[in-house]
Amino acid sequence: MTIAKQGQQTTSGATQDRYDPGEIEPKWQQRWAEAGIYRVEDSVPGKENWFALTMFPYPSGDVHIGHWFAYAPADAHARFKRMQGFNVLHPQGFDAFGLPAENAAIARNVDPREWTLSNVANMRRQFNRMGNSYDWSRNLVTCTPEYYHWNQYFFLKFLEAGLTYRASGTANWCPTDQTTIANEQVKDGACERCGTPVIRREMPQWFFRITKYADELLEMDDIQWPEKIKLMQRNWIGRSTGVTLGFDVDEFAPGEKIETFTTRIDTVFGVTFVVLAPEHPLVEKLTQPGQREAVESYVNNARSASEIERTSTEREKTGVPTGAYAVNPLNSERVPVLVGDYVLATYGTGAVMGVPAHDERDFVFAKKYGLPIRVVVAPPGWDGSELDEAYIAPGTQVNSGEFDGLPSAEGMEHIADKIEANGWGHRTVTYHLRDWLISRQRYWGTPIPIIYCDNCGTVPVPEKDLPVLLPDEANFKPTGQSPLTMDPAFLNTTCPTCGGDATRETDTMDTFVDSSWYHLRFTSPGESEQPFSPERVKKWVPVHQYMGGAEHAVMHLLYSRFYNKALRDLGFVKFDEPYTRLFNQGLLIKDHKKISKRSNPLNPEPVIERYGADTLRCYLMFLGPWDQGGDWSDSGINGISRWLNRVWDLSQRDASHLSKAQPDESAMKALTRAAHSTTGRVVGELAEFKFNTAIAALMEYTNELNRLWDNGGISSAEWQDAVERLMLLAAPMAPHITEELWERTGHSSSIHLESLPGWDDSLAAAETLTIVVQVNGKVRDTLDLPADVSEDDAITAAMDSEKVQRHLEGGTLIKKIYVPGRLVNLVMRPG
RNA sequence: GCCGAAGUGGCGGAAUGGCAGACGCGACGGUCUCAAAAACCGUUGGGCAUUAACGCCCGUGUGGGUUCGAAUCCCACCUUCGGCACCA
Repeated sequence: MTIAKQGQQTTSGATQDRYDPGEIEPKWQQRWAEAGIYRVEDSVPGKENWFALTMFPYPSGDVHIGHWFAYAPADAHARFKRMQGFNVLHPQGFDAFGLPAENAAIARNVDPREWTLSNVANMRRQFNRMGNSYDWSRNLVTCTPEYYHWNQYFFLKFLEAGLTYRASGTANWCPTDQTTIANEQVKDGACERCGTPVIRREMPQWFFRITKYADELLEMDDIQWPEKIKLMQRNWIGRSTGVTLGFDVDEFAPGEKIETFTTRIDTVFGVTFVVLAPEHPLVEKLTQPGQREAVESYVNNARSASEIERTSTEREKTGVPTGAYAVNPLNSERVPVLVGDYVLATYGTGAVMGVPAHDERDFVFAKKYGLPIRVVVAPPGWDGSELDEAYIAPGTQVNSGEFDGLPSAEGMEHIADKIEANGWGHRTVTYHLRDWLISRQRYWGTPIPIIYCDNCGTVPVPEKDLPVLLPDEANFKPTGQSPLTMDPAFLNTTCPTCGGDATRETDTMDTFVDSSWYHLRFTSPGESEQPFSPERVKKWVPVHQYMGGAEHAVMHLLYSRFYNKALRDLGFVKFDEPYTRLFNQGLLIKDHKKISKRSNPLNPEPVIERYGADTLRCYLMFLGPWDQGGDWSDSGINGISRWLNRVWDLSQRDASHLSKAQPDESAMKALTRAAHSTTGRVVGELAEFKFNTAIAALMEYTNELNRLWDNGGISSAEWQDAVERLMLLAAPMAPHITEELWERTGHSSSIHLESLPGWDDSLAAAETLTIVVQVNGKVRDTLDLPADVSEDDAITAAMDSEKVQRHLEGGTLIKKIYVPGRLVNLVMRPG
């Protein structure tokens, strides 16, 4: 359906052309682009800078409704800040490296670069159709050498500083994507991208030493982020304090110790066994000849199990004895050493002291293998009987030698002191966070700038040779090896140190490397001698307002904070955090269900076709609070469409006759009140991202203006002011229609370069207040009283009310409560 | 299992200690029309009661509590969603 083009009768009797977004929206998009009204200077006298950043998209092909939901409200907020008088930088770019391009290349035999760049061009067009106020002159696309050059540069700077390193170990391998992935990219034991269960694989990989900043990353007092995200990051970093304690195994492996980590050193006298992770380096040495076969088969089994199986809490706790024994230094007891796959090689020391009485897992394990269970922290009122389950809570030390009788919290400290005094171990802090694995065995990413030489070893590519270009052509059929290995022209090179034959590193970088610093690049587009200009960065960063989804809580948002701290320590930036404020929008659904191309589609194209971009923008903002997501219904959008049509009609009425009529004082006051109170409400709500209630306030205002027009008695000047406010306040949400109306009502410059109207609270205040009168908390009457009514007068008026008196009969009045401007509550005792 | 958020009309939601349901959708009735759509006007939480009017009772997941007064604060539980999860 197209919108009718015929003239429309308005209540004022004037005929005007109909609101036709299909005509005005492309017109203004073009005019804005030509005039460059959103191009931003680094500084404008008298204006404060405001960096409004949205998480940049992956160029997947088309701008879908999820993009609209993320970017249109973000743009409205940026526009709001601009109209508040800030010099606003609102850029957009493309996170253009990554697997989909490569997979499309494999599936459809297209070039990943062409595929990506054509998607970029297409999405840029579609973003313009949204009417966003992007400064495209600062656009960046991460798959270009101008950008990834600096990924390589930072990689080398980090390497010099010891923040980049290569290590061999068990990595998470996604069998579908044919690459290793970082811990943060494993969700429920499966690849975050494709959902395939990950397996473990031993291979040398490059890491960024994010764990160096674990403690600093826990400090988040100075950033205004949702508590939820801070909590997720805290949990992910997972700091826990405890004690590393060595168990002597001299008898079986001379000179070796089993280092165990525990947060419950108060239970150390209850150790009845020690368990090693299957991957633990001492397993081989400690395994006794009679046990060799059983242990080897157990370890091989554990290795081949998937990460999901390995880490399932449902999994039965199994283990095999190594035949060796370890000595607990606290009581010199000899306890068996077992291998069990419920112990993770990657956490703590990869070995645990088994205290079945006070750890659920150890308890189950001990029961299964008939190992002794000794209570050393007595539950309150414990009678010495056997436990039915592990006792985890604090208690009193028993069977703990000199520590008997102490509360376990104290025991913990005293035992730790003794261990440290005797050199048996030391207090330790461990983290769940592990270093960021950045190597990817894929083609479409930033080449890692490293050369391997038989003579000189691992040699960084000299800075002057950067960027190491990603070759145009590659055979990227996934083979489990990096595609670049198949490209001899890329692979074979000469050593920059000795000039001899050498080969290049063929892995590429995780794409989260690209997004860790892109906000800095937006300040310095086109910079070719350095990644960004420190002077320009200083003007814009830390980002004032970052907006995006919560799914990046422990990926991008954590990596980016790490990058900032690393860059600060290398002298590139002066601040501690990249993003001062963060707002997370929720998830858009439709008819209570997840939107899905197949089963529950919601394509923006027909919606724009039928209603226009402004209506779509406003509807998405009207659905509900942005941070709680929204539930789309096809019929609901009609309400917004009707409202914008009313705004269209209202704003263009010929008000010239108004001045001829006799103005009515109360009508004029009502008009002023509506104008000023709406301005205050809308400005307050937009500041807090409450677009839904801001639009509701504007709808109420529109309805009120219609009533006041019909009732008459208002002056032409007052009306013009009231209508101008409507246009200005709606402009951030509905940029096209307001721009068109602004021009039609005689303005020659863009509404988007105007300031928001001011307001006066005293003009916004009502002259009379509606006071609720309650008897025993139940509403019995409402009274219209002067705004400055005294407490005594309000109570007297309340008591005089006939409706109230009816409820006062037959009881004793014991209390009178007055809440100024709100209510009177008369408290009665019956009888 | 642990941590977090949320439960309000037929629907999206508003109200964060003071008139529950703003604003909008939908529905119903009306105006206009040959008719329909659009547009506009009116009604719309449930129940009781009435010719009509004045009214009354119930109601924000469940149960308790604090308070003159609770959707809002506290305790317990239920449900849904999100995150983490053999973390020693």
